[in-house]
Amino acid sequence: MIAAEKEDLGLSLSLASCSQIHREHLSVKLNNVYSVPSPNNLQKLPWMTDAFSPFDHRDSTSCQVAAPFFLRGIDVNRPPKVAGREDDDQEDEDAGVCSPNSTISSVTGKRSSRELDPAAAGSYENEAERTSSRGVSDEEDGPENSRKKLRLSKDQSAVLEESFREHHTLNPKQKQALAKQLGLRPRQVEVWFQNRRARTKLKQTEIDCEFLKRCCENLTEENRQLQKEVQELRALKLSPQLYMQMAPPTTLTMCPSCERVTGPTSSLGHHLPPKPMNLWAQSPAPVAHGVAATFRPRA
DNA sequence: AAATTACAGCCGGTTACCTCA
DNA sequence: TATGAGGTAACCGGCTGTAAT
Repeated sequence: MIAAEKEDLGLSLSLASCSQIHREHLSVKLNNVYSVPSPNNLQKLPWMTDAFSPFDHRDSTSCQVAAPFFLRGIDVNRPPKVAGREDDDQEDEDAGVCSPNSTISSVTGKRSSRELDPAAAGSYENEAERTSSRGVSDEEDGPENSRKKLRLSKDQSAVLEESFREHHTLNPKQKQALAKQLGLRPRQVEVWFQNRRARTKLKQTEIDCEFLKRCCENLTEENRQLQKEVQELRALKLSPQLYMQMAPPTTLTMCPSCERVTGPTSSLGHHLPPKPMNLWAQSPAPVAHGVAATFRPRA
């Protein structure tokens, strides 16, 4: 789905001026292989257990996947019982072991208008769920109907996480099946997936920021080195004797990653400009697919 | 074929509740 | 015990894609 693709791309910017190493990182990332430059310093949150794999988007879009283990015994292709809605409602209520909440959809707003249409939503939601604590006074509502916070059980979270690993989005049938299995309302499953995607994206943003920060630091260091080289070259130019003793013009190569005319490779993974003293003594590095440039000092 | 409308799903931002140090 | 911070379920409004008209 488009959303998932957007998420994949995220902040994976095209760092044209970055070194080859950086590009490889980005390339790896874009291939959805989770190879984070430095995730170690990132806080590990509960939901990040083993299930956290931001790049592990195994077809979050198609939903045409085999039913995962947790859906075994549940035919996700079977349409939900509509005739037995009342029963299902009761069933859901009863099954909601850790759902004392009966948190309810809002009466107002688009969401509610959607869910009020059982045909459209194919929803199990019962009448109580259509009553919102929002916009309803406490007098007529009572404190027990205020927005209660459901805490999902470990098992429920585990199943949801497993499902999320399989696909980051659910089709309606999968949502229904999962909800029924967990004793939750489809809306709750939907909300959980939305929040889960948001958390994943947030975490990915943090990782990307960290990566870009390091990239920036590397570039700063490289820039510093280059400035130093420029100064050295300028100083050399000011001493004519040394300048005239230099070897004849040679061919320099273009660094394929930074697209600069360069000499030997630096420790940073880049090609540093050749040292002044051996500028013409070194034979040029073979040109792979870069652009060769002839550099002839002015007399 | 193009424009309009309704609907469903998702996202970003926010709120409200819960847990824990 | 009180409290503040962090985590997260739930909500809202907006946007987008799709199907029907």
